Amino acid sequence: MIKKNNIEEVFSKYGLKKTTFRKELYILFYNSKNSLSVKYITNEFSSSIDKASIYRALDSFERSGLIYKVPDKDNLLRYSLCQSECSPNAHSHDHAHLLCSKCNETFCLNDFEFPSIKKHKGFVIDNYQIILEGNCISCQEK
Amino acid sequence: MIKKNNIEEVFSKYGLKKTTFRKELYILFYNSKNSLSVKYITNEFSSSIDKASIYRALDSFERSGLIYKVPDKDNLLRYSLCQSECSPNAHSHDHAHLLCSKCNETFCLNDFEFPSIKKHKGFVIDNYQIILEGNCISCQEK
DNA sequence: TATTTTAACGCAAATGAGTTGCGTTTTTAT
DNA sequence: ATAAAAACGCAACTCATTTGCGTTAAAATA
Repeated sequence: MIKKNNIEEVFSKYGLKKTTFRKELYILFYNSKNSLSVKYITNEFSSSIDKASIYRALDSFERSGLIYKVPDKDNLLRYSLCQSECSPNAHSHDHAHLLCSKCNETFCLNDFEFPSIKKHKGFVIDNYQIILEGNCISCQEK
Repeated sequence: MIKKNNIEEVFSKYGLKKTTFRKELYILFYNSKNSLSVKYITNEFSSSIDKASIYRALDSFERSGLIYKVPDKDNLLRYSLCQSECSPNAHSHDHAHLLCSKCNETFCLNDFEFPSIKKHKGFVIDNYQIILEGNCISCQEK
């Protein structure tokens, strides 16, 4: 579990305002191995927080470089905590996401190895997101 | 350019109804190297086709295994033509997409090589979608 | 070929995620 | 302690996508 002074440190580093809700939101990301959808976040705060505040906090986290958008196929906003090396304009995430086609959950695969390519046929590549579609462990059992 | 009898053949194979509009929609996918957003498709048919029909056709193409959803970050529906080896429940797409962060366009990189892994830490992987974020050739010039 | 069945189409209305405006409250700067 | 700046809650709004339904076109059957 992350310590309170660590959160304050992170927020200072990223220039974020230290409100009760935003610190709790950060902890939610910190403690989660997966990417979080807005629906999940809303449930966690069980309507004690207005959705506008959630969207605004996520937007602010993203703009500061603390979290990043994860592409998905059900057209819903979904974010993951950035690695420590990320800055607002330069993200480097060398992990893949597994998208389970049964439960629609996303899982971070931090140890998934992938060749690091920065150029391809004239394209300049800043970072990549690898989405593995398949089935997670618990959905295989069904 | 695809021949008319080829389209009919494809539609028969996938069990699709051969309406004028749906055949034209297929040609649009066939002639495009990139994935297509609903906005692009709507523009191509310049309001001669109702949006409900476009959404329903795309849904039907997808369910039949003719096209597949491309994950994106702006939460808009986007599809690509499947390769011939795909079936409704088993997609195999060995190419990556480049998502240009300036123009938001998606490009298929058919010749992008990457390791083919079918299992990872208990996850069963059906297919990959690799999204390379960066800048396309024309946006680099700006 | 004519007729029946089935699914696509067009239109309008509904849904729902995400956004915005604004007055109030909390945090940060002075 | 006070002023300035930003977050919050609420309600209203936007806009992509979906749905209901009567009409039309395609496929199946006689």
